[in-house]
Amino acid sequence: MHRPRREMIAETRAKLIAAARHAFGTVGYAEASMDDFTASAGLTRGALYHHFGDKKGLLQAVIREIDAEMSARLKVVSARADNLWQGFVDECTAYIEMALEPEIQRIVLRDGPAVLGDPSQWPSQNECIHSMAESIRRLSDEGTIVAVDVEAAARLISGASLHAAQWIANSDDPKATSKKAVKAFNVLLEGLLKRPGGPQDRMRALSGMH
Amino acid sequence: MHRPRREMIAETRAKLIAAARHAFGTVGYAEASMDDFTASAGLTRGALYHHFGDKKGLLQAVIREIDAEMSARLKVVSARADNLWQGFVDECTAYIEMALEPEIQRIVLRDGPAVLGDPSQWPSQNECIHSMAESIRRLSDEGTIVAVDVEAAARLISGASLHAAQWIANSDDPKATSKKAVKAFNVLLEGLLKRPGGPQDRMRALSGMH
DNA sequence: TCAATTGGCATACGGAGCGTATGTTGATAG
DNA sequence: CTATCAACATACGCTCCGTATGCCAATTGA
Repeated sequence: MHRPRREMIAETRAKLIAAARHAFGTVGYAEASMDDFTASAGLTRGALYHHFGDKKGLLQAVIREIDAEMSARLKVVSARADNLWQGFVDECTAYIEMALEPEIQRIVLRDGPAVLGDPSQWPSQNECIHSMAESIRRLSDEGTIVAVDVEAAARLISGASLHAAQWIANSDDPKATSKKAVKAFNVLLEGLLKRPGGPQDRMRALSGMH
Repeated sequence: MHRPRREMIAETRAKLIAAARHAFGTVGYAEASMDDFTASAGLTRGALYHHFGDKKGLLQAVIREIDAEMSARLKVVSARADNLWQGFVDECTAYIEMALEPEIQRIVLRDGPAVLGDPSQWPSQNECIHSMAESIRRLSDEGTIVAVDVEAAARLISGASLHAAQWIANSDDPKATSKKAVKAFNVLLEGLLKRPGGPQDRMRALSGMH
């Protein structure tokens, strides 16, 4: 026994993050008692404050971990597709499906923003957005889609995806709701595709917005 | 003096809602002390518990009030446009602009979902969505846009709008960010418009999503 | 090898906030 | 006119959080 010090410390941090992640994901951030979930990890609040400063710091660490997993999953999905557009579509699909998971929905999509502020300011969340933005950039370079600010497009699409996912997850008939959402999402995404017949100098949809 | 009883009661409720709305909108729900903001209204927590049950109940009432205002504003905006499409565009614009207001952003978009759960389940929020869905339905009847589930489209668009608004509000250069967001939003909305040349039997964007 | 020191974590204490139980007052009904 | 009940205020106990303090083990330097 008597493993190296560094390992014990890392294990303590990992246990705290795991316990907090479980508590936050089930009962929610506000209802999660620090005394309770530190005890469930065989520790006390002393360890928590030492490593993470406070409850919000621990939430940050939890979200960082989840977001890293999400980002990795997105990268895998988009990389294994045959072509860029299909990879992008798969990425969107994966994004929606991840947002359906209760743990992600509660911690990242609901409690996170309330406690840590707007997600667009998180370094972690930006990683996910960046992954989608990169896909869009490649599509743009390839000439498949129209010229558009990649970050803006990525944020709009992720916003639509996340709301769609929450709607689906909480609907009475998730299966049917999913079908409707995907179909409508489909229609919107078509706006990105270049028109086959020529330049799109048609009526600009939101020309009225200053 | 000695105004009717009902009026006094209604005034008490209104004062509590107003005080809570201010507190929630500035320091946030979690940091708002019930003792503090009830006192600022010249009352105590006794009145709060009597009228609203608990802190969450009061938040519900606050959100209901804000949402009613939002819904009314949307109705006005869409009604005064020359045509349906322009009215819809104006409605989207108004939606984004409302989401830029700090009070709405904090109470309705961040704290609300964390405390009360997914907004798609709120009777109030559904009012706003319903307003947008109604506009889309009329556009669909009119033949301006493609056939699409109106609620799904409304939710996707509102999701994109809200995220865009949060991104804009928290960006370093809101003016520039707004331009980029609106332009991308524009592109996506074009997916809704019927193609002038014929039926849209082209590649379906998300055919890969089950 | 043996202090000395430092970091990792637990314990103890004080304060704040929330929910409930109870009290008080004033208006309305009969 | 009185009895009742609604509309609030007060009081109490509990839980939870943050900080200050204490202890122990592991590392460091000679």
